[in-house]
Parts: sequence; C-alpha cells; structure tokens
Amino acid sequence: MDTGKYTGILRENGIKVTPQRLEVLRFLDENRVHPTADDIYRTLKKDNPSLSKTTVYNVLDILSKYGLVEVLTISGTESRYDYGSTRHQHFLCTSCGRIVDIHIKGLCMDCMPEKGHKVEEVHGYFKGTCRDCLKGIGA
Amino acid sequence: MDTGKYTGILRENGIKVTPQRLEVLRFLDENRVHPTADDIYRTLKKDNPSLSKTTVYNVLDILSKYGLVEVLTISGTESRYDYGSTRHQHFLCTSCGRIVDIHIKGLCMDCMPEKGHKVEEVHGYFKGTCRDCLKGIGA
DNA sequence: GTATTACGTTGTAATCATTACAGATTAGGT
DNA sequence: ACCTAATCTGTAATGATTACAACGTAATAC
Repeated sequence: MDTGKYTGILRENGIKVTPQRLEVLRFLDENRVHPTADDIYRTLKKDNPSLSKTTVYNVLDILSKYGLVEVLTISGTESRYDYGSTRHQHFLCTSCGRIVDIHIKGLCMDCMPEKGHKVEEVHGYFKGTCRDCLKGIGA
Repeated sequence: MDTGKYTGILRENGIKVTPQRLEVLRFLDENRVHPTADDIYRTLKKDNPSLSKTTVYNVLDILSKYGLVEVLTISGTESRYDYGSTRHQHFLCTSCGRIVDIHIKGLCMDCMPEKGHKVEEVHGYFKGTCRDCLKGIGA
C-alpha cells in the first residue's frame, strides 16, 4: 500500500504524520462514497482494533481544518466526509440515502452577489429521488 | 394578532388547524432569522407554558412536509427553519453564527446537469465571515 | 543517553439535538 | 353536544458528537 502519497500530503500541510491520519486519508481517497465518521471507524477498526472513535473525529477535524477533506451536512442527521475539495456539488437521494456527485457550473466562491462577506466555502445540495430509485432499482 | 392568515394557509394545504401550528407558523413568518427548534420552543413557551418541545418538532415536521417551511442543515449541528420557500440561498457566518439570506441566480431545480434524477430541493450554502465581523462589529 | 515536553491516542463519560412512545386532550364532522 | 381520529404533552430513549483524563509516543534539550 502506498502510504507515501498521504505522508507527503500531510507533510506539505505541516500536519504531523501518524498511522491513524494516514489511514483515514487513504480510506477517504479510496472510498468516494461520502462516508460517515462511524463508517470510517468501523472499517478501519478491522485492521486496527485499538482505534478509537474519538481519534477518527479528531483526525477528520484536523483534515477538514486544512481543507484536505470536505464536511457535508446535507443529510441533517450526521456529517459526511469527502476526500479533497474538488469543486463539485452533491445530490442526496431521500429514498436510498446515497449521495451522488454533481458537476454544476456557476456555483463558486466569486458568484455571491452580496458584497463584503468573505466566502470560504460553497456547498450546493440537491435532494430528491435518484435515477435508480425512480426505476425501482434502488433500496 | 391576525391568525386568519395562517388558518387559511393551513386549510389550503389540508392541514388540521391547531393553536400550536398557528403559533409556530406565525413565529417563523415574523422572525426571519432562521431559528432553531429550541429557539421557537423557548419563545412560544412564554405565552403557552404547556407547550411541549415534541410538539414543536412535530409541527415543524408537518409544515416542512407541505413545503410551508424550509429546513436548513447549513450549521451541521442543528436544523434551522425558514418560513416559506422563496427561492434564495444562505450564508453562514462562522464567526457570529448568523445566517444571512443570499439572492443568487442560476441555482434552481432545473439547473442540475445530471439527467434522470428527480430534484425536489435545492440548497445553496455559503460559509465564511460576514461583513460585520470582518469590520469587528459582529460577535 | 536520558529527562523533558508537547502532541496524539484511547476509552469512558458527558452533552445536545432529535425521536419514540404512551397517556391525556382536542379539532372537526355528525 | 357527541365521537373518533388526530394531536399534544412529558418522559424516556437514541444517536452523533464532544469533553476529559490517563496513557503512549516522538522529538528536543540537557
């Protein structure tokens, strides 16, 4: 497994490198399904039984502070985490619960008409029923 | 106090009229500050000490199901409620916690490029530091 | 090379918003 | 003025997240 990639990312941001941080970062990079903190915890705990959920929250917290992961609040009941911060939006299917990436133009840091506010994050959240659920394929 | 307005709104939507529903609806109409359920509860309890927080949640739930109020999940820690569903977006100041209305064009039900999904809600959430906090006026 | 110090991790115990539930009450039609 | 289903209330549970204190680790100073 190539942990070098993630070691470099952490170092470049001046974040101390630890196995837990590497694992969370790798997991998010390799599982682009907007997992919850608990999803991450349960999966990583398999290979590292001593992992604490508090650590997962701590790691997610620092990674998001440095912009390495994006926190999604689309579901309203729990936070979801997205690797990186490539500019894209999200669609939540209220039937199956999946979150789909949406690529929409015209929603950016500079598109806010009200002047004087300093914009640091932009989130476009769409909700409805996804293609698969409409066809009866989804959950 | 003109409860007639809100009675009409509820009746038009086939929602049974109760004092609690009228009060919540009126409060949201008259206080466009995106309050939390607890804000609503604490304020309305002053004039109606027997009000239950569960009722506030129930009322907000039915009002949002009928599109009479919009649920905002911008803060990530608690839901906030907005009267009506006039098409506008929201800016959360991470310094003072206020949510400011934003009027941006080009973010609508029909602007989603991915085809086949049925879009029922669109939320544009911006985060950063508001004008007042930048000037040192805010909290 | 060891002591010191700062930072990370862990596990448990709180917190806080929200939901579940059961019993009392009420709205709206008859 | 009933009757019945829907609503309201209060308390107890849930579930995500945070607080905190003890322990581990790694770098630095002596």
